[in-house]
Amino acid sequence: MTEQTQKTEKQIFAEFLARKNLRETSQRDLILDEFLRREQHISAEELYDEVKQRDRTIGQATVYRVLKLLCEAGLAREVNFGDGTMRYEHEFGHEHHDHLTCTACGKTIEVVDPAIETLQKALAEKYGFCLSNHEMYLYGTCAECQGR
Amino acid sequence: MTEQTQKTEKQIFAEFLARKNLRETSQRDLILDEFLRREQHISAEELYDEVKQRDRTIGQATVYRVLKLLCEAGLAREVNFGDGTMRYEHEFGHEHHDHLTCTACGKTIEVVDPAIETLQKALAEKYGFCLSNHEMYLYGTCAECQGR
DNA sequence: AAAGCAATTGAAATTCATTATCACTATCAC
DNA sequence: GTGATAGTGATAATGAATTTCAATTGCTTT
Repeated sequence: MTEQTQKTEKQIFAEFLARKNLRETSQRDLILDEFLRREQHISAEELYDEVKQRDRTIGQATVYRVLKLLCEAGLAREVNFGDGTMRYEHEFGHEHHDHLTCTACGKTIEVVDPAIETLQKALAEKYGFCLSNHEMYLYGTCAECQGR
Repeated sequence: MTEQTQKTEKQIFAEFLARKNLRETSQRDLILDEFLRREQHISAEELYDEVKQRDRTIGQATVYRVLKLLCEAGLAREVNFGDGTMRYEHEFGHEHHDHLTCTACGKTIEVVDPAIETLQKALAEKYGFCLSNHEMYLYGTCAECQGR
């Protein structure tokens, strides 16, 4: 199943590159592959460290460049937790979701509430806006950390 | 009324400084005063430019420092629109609110929906979290920009 | 008033994430 | 092959924010 998903994501990337008249290079393949292995939100720097272990010669500028391509291709999504570092998560095969973060331990879980989504759209329309997307970050204390 | 509000905010700041054994300086007063004049979200850099017109000798580090103090004092709030620059808005006398931004013209309006707030709290509790705060950014196209 | 002392400041240096530059290399169409 | 073009890594550059530090300011105690 993971194999299947990866294959599909790689196909999407290949098609994206072809459509844009860009080339499929070993670096791009490697970075995508490593990105797909991580299920967590990852920063460009962290991904660079991982990728470097497989190819010592890769440059971090390339990692930044490929992450931008992955976002364009609809495979990655930027997530901003406000700590000054942009993080990236899988977009393909993942429903839209928001984030619930524990301010004590840093644990983050993905959440969705269709009712909230509906209300957001209605709220925007109330002001004449046509809502295209949104970000919602919930911060609190998780069950474990409340115990302490 | 503005006078009244300003006086109160200045009092709050003075009390905050006293409580922390910090000093009320001309620079701090000036920066707070200039911050209060702006009703819009403002970046440290923009505020620095404004303040500089009234006191050429002020340093930008001081502006950053005072903005941080204002946040601690509950007078300012950080807002992150994800463009790499932190902005600040008035906190005191302003209800909690979220932001609805037009991606075409950049216009931002403040919105609140009590129903959404309630659902957010319920959503967090569903996962065992005790919600302390949240950020919600809605992006879309405003009425005027839809016309074009 | 003088002295002591901690808080404050501005300028400059520094950090950190990200982007741009540039010389060189790899790849594609012909 | 031969050019044109895309891609690369190293490095420099950027921009926001923070830290450093010597000098100054403002209180407190004499």
